Amino acid sequence: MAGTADDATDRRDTSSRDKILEVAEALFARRGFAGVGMREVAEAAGLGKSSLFHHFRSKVQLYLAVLERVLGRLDDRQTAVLSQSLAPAEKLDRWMDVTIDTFAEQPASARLLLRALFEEDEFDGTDWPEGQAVDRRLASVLEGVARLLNEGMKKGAFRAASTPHVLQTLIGAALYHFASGELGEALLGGPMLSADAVRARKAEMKAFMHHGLAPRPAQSAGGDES
Amino acid sequence: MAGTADDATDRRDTSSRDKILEVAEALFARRGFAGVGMREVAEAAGLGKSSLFHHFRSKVQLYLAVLERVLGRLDDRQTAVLSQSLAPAEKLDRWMDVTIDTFAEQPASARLLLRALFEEDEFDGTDWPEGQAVDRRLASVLEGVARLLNEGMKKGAFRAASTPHVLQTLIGAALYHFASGELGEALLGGPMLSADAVRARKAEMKAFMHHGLAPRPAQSAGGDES
DNA sequence: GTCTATATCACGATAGAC
DNA sequence: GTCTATCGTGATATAGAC
Repeated sequence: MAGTADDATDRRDTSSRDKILEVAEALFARRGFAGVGMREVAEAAGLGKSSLFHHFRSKVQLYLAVLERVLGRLDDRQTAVLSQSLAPAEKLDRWMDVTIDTFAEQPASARLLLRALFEEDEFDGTDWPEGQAVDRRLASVLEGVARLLNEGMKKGAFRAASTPHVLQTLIGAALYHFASGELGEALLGGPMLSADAVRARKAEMKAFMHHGLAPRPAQSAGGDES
Repeated sequence: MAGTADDATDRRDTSSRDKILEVAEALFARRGFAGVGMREVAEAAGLGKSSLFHHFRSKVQLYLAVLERVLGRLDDRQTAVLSQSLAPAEKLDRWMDVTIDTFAEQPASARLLLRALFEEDEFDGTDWPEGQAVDRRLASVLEGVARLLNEGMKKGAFRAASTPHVLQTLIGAALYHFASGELGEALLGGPMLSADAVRARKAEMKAFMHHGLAPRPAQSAGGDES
């Protein structure tokens, strides 16, 4: 696996809080905020329901803590790559490497993030104080890669494209793939998290991005039926 | 808007069933299966809760009916395009036109479909008989565009790529964009469903696909940090 | 077909013993 | 920090009058 080593080693003396976050991450990823009950989380973590409420005062607080942990892991690794001094195209490749590795190593994170991005939670705002940490992490992730794209376009390493649209495509291509689970594996005809499958996805996304962002005048597409 | 005219015209003599499906589609899209209550659907449709259960025997049945309607609308329009005799590249452009138009004209459909694809419902199988219609529609959508991609590669119109991976990228780029709602509009800095914004998304996706599928040998990407 | 009532159950959250 | 017991609410779903 990649650089960071603070992961799931020695799980034995893990605190209850970490265990809760671990199982809650998997459950929220699979069935969403409304689809998971605190009783279910408690049982999966090996506790009673009241003990769970001792660690997290409310379901929203637990959900936001899970989200912040997932976003934090991703943000830290991406920020490390983005702070290196590399040519934009090379840096974008590294960004895709580390992003895809994170999704592949933590299978729940892609689904959880995809939900968080399109599900318009009512608690990612100013209402819940814990939501601010989530908002900061999300902004850091998005602004980091947006800055890279803009820099690359200014330097002529990428064609002049719409940064938001490229971002949307990048998010969709990376996040959806690893969130697609069963259906994705049915399409691929095999596992999606094996070393080979992860390598294949990286190659595929890099090929698309290399060609799609190549610094040549974009060919004006055909007609428009609407 | 586009060709089909069976849309929301003369809503006055719409039956209760259609009204229910309409409001349920919007609600399920926004908050998912578990996040929506039958009482809420009934009230939004202007009925009592029991009247709703008269039209749909269970919540699962209602959800599957909504899904089938959304998938059916998409499948019908895509199939019409795919059955035309056009060159693969041109046909893929038309496929993207009609797909994006459908998502843009029915704003709930993208979110609903995205959920259906990655949420691994337990009722999309053999358990519920209504789920088979949903499965058929989904298979038709996926197989249709997969056939087009394979045909294009065989004819040399597209580079030899992994059809499943291209499919995943295509789904992610089209579906996520129109499902991204608030966040997407925040990134774009404006509305995402306006005629201009829809045109811009079509152009962006076509540019990426034209370049990403261009029939030249794919350049072998750089290193791999994992 | 639509309604009022009701049955049954699980939910989030709290109280308080240990 | 974990437990049992409980509160109040809202969930899906049904019964039966009109």
